[in-house]
Amino acid sequence: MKVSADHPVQDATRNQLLEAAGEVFAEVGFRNATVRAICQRAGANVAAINYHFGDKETLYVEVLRYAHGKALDKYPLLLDVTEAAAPEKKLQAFIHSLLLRIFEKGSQSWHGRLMSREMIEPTAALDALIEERIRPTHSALAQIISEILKCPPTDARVVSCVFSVLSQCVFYNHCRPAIAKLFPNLLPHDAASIEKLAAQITRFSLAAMRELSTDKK
Amino acid sequence: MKVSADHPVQDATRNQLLEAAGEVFAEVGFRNATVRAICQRAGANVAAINYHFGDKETLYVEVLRYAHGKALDKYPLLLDVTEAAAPEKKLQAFIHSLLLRIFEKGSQSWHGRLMSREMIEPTAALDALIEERIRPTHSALAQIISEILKCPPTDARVVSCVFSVLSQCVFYNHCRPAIAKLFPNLLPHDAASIEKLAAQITRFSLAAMRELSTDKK
DNA sequence: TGACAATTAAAACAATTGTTTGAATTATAT
DNA sequence: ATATAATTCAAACAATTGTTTTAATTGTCA
Repeated sequence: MKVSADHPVQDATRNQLLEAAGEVFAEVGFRNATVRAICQRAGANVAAINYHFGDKETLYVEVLRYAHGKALDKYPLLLDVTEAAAPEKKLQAFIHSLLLRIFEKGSQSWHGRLMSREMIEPTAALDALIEERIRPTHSALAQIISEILKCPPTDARVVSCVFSVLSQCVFYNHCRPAIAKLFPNLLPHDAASIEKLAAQITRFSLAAMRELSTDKK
Repeated sequence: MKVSADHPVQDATRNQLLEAAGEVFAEVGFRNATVRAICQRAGANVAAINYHFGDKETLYVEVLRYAHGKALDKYPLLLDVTEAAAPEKKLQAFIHSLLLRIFEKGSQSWHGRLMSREMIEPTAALDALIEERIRPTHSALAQIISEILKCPPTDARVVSCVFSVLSQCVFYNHCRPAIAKLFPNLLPHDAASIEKLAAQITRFSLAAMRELSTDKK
């Protein structure tokens, strides 16, 4: 037997299982995904999951970790923007990066769907995910918005605006099937239209925040 | 055998099955829900589902219809507002109603979760749901916003703003577990805080639209 | 009441599930 | 090259699934 401790970088079937499981879990969810479907897509034997991960559930949490890491590697929180940039530029970069992660095609397209599933039907893996990934994301955005609103990051209005900005982005992650059916040609389909959508959301949010920061305490 | 056609109003076990199935489906999803769990909660025999609905899947689409009907009966699209009211008032009423449906407690609290599940993992029932429920909702909001922006409901900016408003609301439906973990005491807990949240979202959105309609295309 | 349909009940069925087993194969190191 | 460990494989296992069956029960109308 093999303890599931540290592995050398190369472990072909293990990685293939992670990739295949990511796709299948994203497509049909944890419970609906059969180990046979995963193993077949990975070109492995039915017993491979139990051998490499112990059981189906720990495979799932490993998949979440794996997807999380790859997505942030590819698209960091702020793309193409320096720390000294104006907060409005940072906001646009933040929104653009988030949308890029959401609309990512190819091998990592299942990352977003895994996240939404975890939101609706939390498993034990959600707690770690929130602390490792979601809270830092949230804090980064809160920092940007507090600069725009010119008030401390803990101010209630900052939290409220953070939610407003985030929600407009993740909307396209959680409701994509419905949007596709409602307005078939409205979903962005290439880099240009993603950037355009990012500009739209940024403009909407900045307009709102400008008003909120002037009119009041 | 009994054809599943029109039923008189009273059909005790059938209704109990609908209620029980609504809870169970919302809690664990379609596939994870076992007919045995549903029947037990309904106080019925294991064969009851097949007898009254034919199979588990048509029970599911009946549950969606049932939940849809009850939610809209309780909270119509626009609460406490007349057709002649100012569009800004209508917007607030629309947002408030939507949030009330989302945060509804008690026997219908599973309605929202059923919806989010359909979004992420669409079944055959989604098509009907979109045409019967989502598209009318969307059109009503588009009408309101076109009055605010003073441009036709088909304008691209209207659709964009509709999404921005909707997303801020359904965010609390789709991400509730994450929000609860991130900021434990931020989710609205009573009628007053729901109304406050509605006011927040309305103010944010109106501020954005005011700017957009002035500087404009 | 008594015949007939509608409904409920208990049991069994067939299919699929995650997991385990034990042998066969491959890789690794002495 | 050979012994030892790691990995793969086919087969089987035990549990759970939705569904069906057949009999018992209940309700309804003559």
